[in-house]
Formats: sequence, structure tokens, C-alpha cells
Amino acid sequence: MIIRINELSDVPIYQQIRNQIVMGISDGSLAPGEQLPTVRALALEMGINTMTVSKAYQQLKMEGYIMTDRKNGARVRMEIEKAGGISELNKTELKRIVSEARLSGVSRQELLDLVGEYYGG
Amino acid sequence: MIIRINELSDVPIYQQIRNQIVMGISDGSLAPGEQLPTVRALALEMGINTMTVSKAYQQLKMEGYIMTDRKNGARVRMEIEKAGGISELNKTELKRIVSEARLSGVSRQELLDLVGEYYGG
Amino acid sequence: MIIRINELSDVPIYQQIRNQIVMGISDGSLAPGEQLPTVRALALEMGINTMTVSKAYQQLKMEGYIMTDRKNGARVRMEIEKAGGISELNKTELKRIVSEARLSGVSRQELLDLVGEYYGG
Amino acid sequence: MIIRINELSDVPIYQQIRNQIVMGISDGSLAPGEQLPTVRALALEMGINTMTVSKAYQQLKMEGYIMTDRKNGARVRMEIEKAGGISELNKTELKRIVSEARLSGVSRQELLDLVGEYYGG
DNA sequence: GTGGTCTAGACCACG
DNA sequence: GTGGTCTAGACCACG
Repeated sequence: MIIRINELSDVPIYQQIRNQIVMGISDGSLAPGEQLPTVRALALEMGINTMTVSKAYQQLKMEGYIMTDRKNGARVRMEIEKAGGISELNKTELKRIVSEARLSGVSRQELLDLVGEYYGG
Repeated sequence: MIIRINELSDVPIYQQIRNQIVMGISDGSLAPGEQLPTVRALALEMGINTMTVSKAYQQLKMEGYIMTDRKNGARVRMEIEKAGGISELNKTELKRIVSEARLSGVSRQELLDLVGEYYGG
Repeated sequence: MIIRINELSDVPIYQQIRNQIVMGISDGSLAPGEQLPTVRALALEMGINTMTVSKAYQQLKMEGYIMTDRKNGARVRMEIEKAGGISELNKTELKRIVSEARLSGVSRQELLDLVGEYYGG
Repeated sequence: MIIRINELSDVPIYQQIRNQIVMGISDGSLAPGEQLPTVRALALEMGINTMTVSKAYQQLKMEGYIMTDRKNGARVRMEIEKAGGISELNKTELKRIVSEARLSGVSRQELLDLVGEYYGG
């Protein structure tokens, strides 16, 4: 599991970390129960401040994706609670992306194929 | 074409305006060549700063969605240049949304149906 | 609305701020739509760092109690979404407090009276 | 008397143990004079460090809930001294919980019923 | 002027 | 050794 920061992006670093870990959990590159790098290790590896990594972990914890304890560090939760739907914010964002894709000349089928590919097997 | 600002969202107001106009163009509620309200009128109607509306229009112009001239104000472009694909930023964002939806328990079919619905007829 | 920090408490400062604002909203000393002090003003007044206040506000925002925007600062939300029940964490904590009160010789009626008083008119 | 650790909770393990023993004493599942498992046994059974259990026992002893002697290990005290009231810390915490419950839409009666249920017969 | 982000550096309790 | 908290100080985009 390699985390890459896009320095040109407007997305804050801690959010990028959070997003990549969520994607890692979703696509299976981070297994349930798997240990995440420690806050310090990840900060050192990425050349950023520990506070920034900590912020990412705290958000992941609050969202129910990971758990932390002082003995074992951070681990992917065994059972992630399913919210049961797409959040309103994500729906709005999805709608925007679909609109832009459509105006860019992306066909319905191309878009569905891409989403299917991202969803995975 | 009514523009609604979500006060709870972290997305800046000028971006929300820009996004809703793009979505309006995509779903046909804003026709090619159609005139947009003046910066001043829209700002007044929404109770926001003219700078904010202006920023949205400038971005839309830069992206090729609208054109402005001194006589007629801002209008939707007749022919929007098709970029031919989804931008890298939107791909990253789409991947994130798909991952979160998947972890929330949304099935592949539900997601594809939603995307299809947003894409429209 | 005066916020007082208990320096002896184990509860982190940002949590104490968050708790007192929630209690203020609940008992009406903070009205819906009312403006909160700016992050800087509150930090200065309390003699603490802006980051600490910011953390409190961000948690309140995430929990749906307040909203922030760059023009108006932070304000109490007009309509706070009702979760519809007591959280599991609060239930556990409530159970603990009731147990300790009982062992301290507090009668059922005394406890109910106190809870009723806190609940307010 | 089974002690369960909530891994998701921010409450330290030693505190969780302490809390559950207090609740056990309060609801009668631990009788006055009843023997507690040894530090070693409980630590082994729960798969945690003996230091952690020891810390919980020390606090319970200091608070007057249990007594220890070298021969018999730890036992629930026969007569727990009644403090005669709710501690300031617990009052603050209770107020917070009541406020949050109220804002979550929990009615006065529902809350009183819950407290009554926790208080027991 | 506002909240949001980030750093460098420190200290703390838990285990 | 771990995550969590806090400070002092800086810079940024939004409006």
C-alpha cells in the first residue's frame, strides 16, 4: 500500500491520505484487521508532519474505517458499518462528474464501463 | 434555471455556482446560446457578492462552457469543445466515490443505475 | 455564553469547548442561527491556541451542531438534525454514572429529579 | 461477571475494566465480599497486560469499592462508603449527556425511563 | 477578516 | 513505542 500525494491538488494532504486509505480498503489492498503504518512512520516516509497524518487517521476512525489503540497503532476495522447508501455530498459530486463527462463527449457506455471497472470484481 | 447554494457544503460558493451551471448545460435546462443572468443580477438574486458570481463566470469562460461579450453579457456556447475524456482529477474523485459507495453496501447495479440516471436520456 | 475550562480535568480543552457549546445550544443560551465568537477571538479570550478552538468548531460542524463559512464565521445551525436516540457511547457512560450515583447513596428519586432539572422546561 | 472491552472506545482499557466492575457491584452481579479474579487470571483471560488490570484494581481500591489482602486477593468491600452525592465530574458529564439526548430528540420521559431502568429495582 | 491547513517541536497517558 | 493534545507561528483561499 503506497500513498502518493499530489502536491498540485487543491485537496488537503490529510484528505488525500484519508481517500487513498479508503480506496485501499475498498479494493482489497488493505485487508480487514491489517495494520496501518504508524503515524510517525508514515509522516517520515512521506516527508510531512505527524499532525497531518494524525488528522487523516482521526477522520478515518470517526468514519468507522479504522480503529486505533495505543498498543497496536492503527488497524483496518474488521467489520465496517455499512451506511447503506451514498451520502448526499457524494451524490452531488457524482452528478457533477457525470455532467462534465457527458459534455466532454464521454458516452453513456464508456462511463458505465469505467464505473464498473472502479467498482471491481 | 434556479441556483441553490448549500450552506453546509465545504465547496466554495463560486464553485457551487459554476457546478450548477455546468449541470444545467448538461441536462438541457440551459440551452446552447441561452443568455445567463448578468453578474449583478445573479448576485442580487442570491444575496451574495458580485465578486463571487464573477469568479464563477470567469471559470466557466476559461473552461469553454460560456462566452461573454460586452453587448450581450454571458451566453452558453453554441458548441462546447469536447475534451474527449474524463479529466484526471475527476477520475480520482470518481474512484473515491465508487470506493465509498461500495464500502457503504451499495451494489454494483444500484451504482450503475444511479450513474445512468444522472447521465440522462 | 461564557466558556470555562477546567484545567484539572482529563477532558481535552477542545472537547470541553465543544461540550459547553452543545450544552449552551441545548439550554437555549445559544439560539439557532446565533453567531459564535471567531476562532481567533475565542482563542485570545481563553488564552489558548487557535488550533485548539478550530478543532472544537470542526467537531461541532461535523456533528451538525454548527455551520461555518468564511464570511460569517461560525453560527449555530437553524435546524439541528435529530439523531433520534442516545448514542451507544453515551448509553454506556450514562449507565456508569447511574451505577456510581446509586452506590454513593443517591436515591432513585433524587437522580430522576436531577436529570429532569438538567433536561429543563 | 464477564468483562467486555470495547475496542472502538476511547476510554482506556483499565478504565473500562474499572467501570464494569463498579457497574457489576451496583447491579448485584458482584456481591459484597465476593472475590475478584486475580490480576494475572483476568489479564490472561482478557488477553491484555497485567499492568492494565492492576491499574484498574488499584483505582477501585483507592475509591473504596474493593479491598485487597495478600492471602485472599481482591474482594468487593462489605460496606461501600456512601459519598452521599454525585461527584462534580459526573454531574458535568451527566449534564452533557442530557443535553445531547435532548438535542437528539429524546423526550424527557424517554430519558427518565432509561435512567430509571439503569438504576434498577 | 474569516476559517482551514500545515509545520516543527514538545509533552502526555496508555500499555 | 504508540496515538493524542497543544503551542507558536505561518500561509492560503474565500468573500
